[in-house]
Amino acid sequence: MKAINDIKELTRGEEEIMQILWKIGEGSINDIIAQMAEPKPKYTTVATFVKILENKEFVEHKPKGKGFIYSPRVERDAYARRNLNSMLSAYFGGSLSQLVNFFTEREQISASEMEQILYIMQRAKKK
Amino acid sequence: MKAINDIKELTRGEEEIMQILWKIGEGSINDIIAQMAEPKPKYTTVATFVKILENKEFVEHKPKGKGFIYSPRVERDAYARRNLNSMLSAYFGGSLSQLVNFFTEREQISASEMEQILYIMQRAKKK
DNA sequence: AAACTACTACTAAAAAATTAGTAGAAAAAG
DNA sequence: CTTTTTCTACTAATTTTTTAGTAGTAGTTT
Repeated sequence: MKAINDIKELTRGEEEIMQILWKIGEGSINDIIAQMAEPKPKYTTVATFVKILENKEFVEHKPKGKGFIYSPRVERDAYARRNLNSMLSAYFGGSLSQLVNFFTEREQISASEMEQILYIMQRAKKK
Repeated sequence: MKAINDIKELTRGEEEIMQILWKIGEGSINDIIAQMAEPKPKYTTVATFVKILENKEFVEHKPKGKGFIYSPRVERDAYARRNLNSMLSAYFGGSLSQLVNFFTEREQISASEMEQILYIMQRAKKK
């Protein structure tokens, strides 16, 4: 198993591919391209990114028909946590309450969203 | 005033400089270098980044003694919000409660932090 | 004031990230 | 069974990002 600190950083282009794989679960190069906005990149461009992601151990492949089918090896959550933790420390001194405060002060939060969060917090508190 | 959507993206190197300026408020090129870890980059390297940041309208300068003193033109919060919003939509379908849930499930949250968040939420709810 | 130092502007080189071409193999079509 | 299409591996070109050199200027030191 991969420790969270072993998870490498991704460039913007690499991350775009990963987001698609996380979304669709698995797919061929063409499946990935199908998810991308116009103007679509060339097949080989996407294939190169996928190869890089395999080297970084974010993606693996298995044979399917003539070619391969690719899938994530790193969970989206693990990568999200890595990024959130670095944002949390860069912008909020590592404090989740400051982050929440930031949102409640600056963004509109719906009443139901608010209830949700309160519910989650209360449930977590009981543990 | 700068609309939030006008805020450009920063590269990793540019952001490193901005984080320092946000931290120290304002400073000379040497003040910035003083904040950086070993191995320190060359003076001209940092000066180049600051120049790029001025072009991107993230930084401004005023004369001070022989040279200049640089300071942020974009608030850290504005940039943080921009990034958080994109993470929120990429990883949590835009839902703050899902983000909070993510943290309460996966990370250790201290009791006092928890109280803090509850307090913030309750206060926000009253509005 | 001549030599030295500290700073910025401009330029350029190096490295990293992105995009894509070509060759070859294997499957599909005719 | 030849032609066409589809796919991957390998290579290469382009663009962006990062790093830094050089020249010029203005202050500092002796």
